[in-house]
Amino acid sequence: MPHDHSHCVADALTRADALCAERGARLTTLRRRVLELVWSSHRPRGAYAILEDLSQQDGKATAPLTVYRALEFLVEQGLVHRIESLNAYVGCAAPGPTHSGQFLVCEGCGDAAEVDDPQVRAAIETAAAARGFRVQRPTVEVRGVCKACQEKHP
Amino acid sequence: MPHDHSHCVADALTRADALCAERGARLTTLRRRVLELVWSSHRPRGAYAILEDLSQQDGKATAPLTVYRALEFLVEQGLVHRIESLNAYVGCAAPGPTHSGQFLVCEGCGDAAEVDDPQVRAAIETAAAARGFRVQRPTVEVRGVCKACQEKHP
DNA sequence: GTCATGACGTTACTATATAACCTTGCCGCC
DNA sequence: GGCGGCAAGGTTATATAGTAACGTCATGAC
Ligand SMILES: [Zn+2]
Ligand SMILES: [Zn+2]
Ligand SMILES: [Zn+2]
Ligand SMILES: [Zn+2]
Repeated sequence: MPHDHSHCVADALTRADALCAERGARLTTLRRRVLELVWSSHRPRGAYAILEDLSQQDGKATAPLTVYRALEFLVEQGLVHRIESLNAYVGCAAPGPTHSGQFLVCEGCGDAAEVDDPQVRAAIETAAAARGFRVQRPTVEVRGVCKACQEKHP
Repeated sequence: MPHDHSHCVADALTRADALCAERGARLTTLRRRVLELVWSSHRPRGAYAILEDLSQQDGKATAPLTVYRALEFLVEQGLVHRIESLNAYVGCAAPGPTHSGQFLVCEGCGDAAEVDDPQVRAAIETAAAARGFRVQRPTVEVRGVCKACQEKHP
C-alpha cells in the first residue's frame, strides 16, 4: 500500500515527544534522530544500518555504542520494537501502555506489520499457564507474504 | 524437574537415527556428535559453545563453519530448533513431520520447553488471515519463569 | 575404475553487540 | 556565581555470531 510515509514519521515523532514529556523521559536530539531513522521505512532496520545513516548525516564516524544506547532507550520506552529473528528494529505503531505485539514480516517487501491480537495473546497465556509457566515477554514473529506482495506475484 | 537426562539424549539420538534412515538423509558422525552436544541439556546452546565442546573433545581447533553446517542440516531435518531470541539451538522434543512449535524459555534456569499448541497456531493463522497475510513460518518464543523456578523462589 | 555428488577442512572475512573508561553538559543547591 | 551529582554521550577495544570462497576427501552409482 503506497502511502504518505512522511505522515507516519511525523506522527511517530509527535507521539514520542508527548509520551516522553508525560513520563519525564529525556528524548534527546540523538535519540530523536535515531527514532526518525528507524522510522525511515516500515522495514526493520539493523543497528549498523542506522549507524551508517547517522555517520553519513554527520560526515564523521559514529561508534556502535552510540546507536545501541539510543535504541535501548527507545525500546525501553516502547517507541521501537526489536525483531529478534532479524536482529533489527522497527518503529512501534501504537506506543503507549507498554506492550509487546506480534509481527507479520513479509519475505517479499520486508515490511513488518505490527498487530496486537488479543486471541493470540490469550492463546499463549493459556498454553503457558497449562504448564505452570509464568509469561513475562512473549515474542511472536511470523514470516510469510503480505497481501500486497501476494497480489504482485499471483 | 530433576530427571535422568541421559534418557533424553539416548532417545533423541535413536529417533534421529531412525528418521534419517527413513528419509535417506545422512546423519554422519560429525552431525550426530553436534546433535548430542545440542542435547547436552535442555538449555539452548550457542553455536560457539558447541564449537568449543567439539574442539575440546578433539584437542584441536574446529572452524565455526563446521558447526554451522551441521546445525543447518539438523534444523532442516527438524531435529533441532533455533531460538531466534537467543541465537542458540535446542533439541527438538518430538521430531517427525517437520513442525514449528512454540518455546517457553525460563529466565531462571534457562531451559526452553517446546510445546505445540494448536490454539496458538490457529490464533496466529486467524490473525494473519484477517490481514491477508499468508503464514509461512511462525516464531513464538515466550520469556518467563517455569514452574520449578517459581517454586524455588516463592 | 571413473566420475559425480555431497561432506568436511582451511583461511579469511563480515556482521552484531558489549565492556571499560572518560568527558561533557545539565540541574539543583549552597 | 560556583560546586556537586548525575545521566548522556564519546572513545577505544573486544566479544560474540555468522558467511564467503575455495580445496580436499569420502561415498556410491555406473
Ligand atoms: Zn508509512
Ligand atoms: Zn510484502
Ligand atoms: Zn532431559
Ligand atoms: Zn526455570
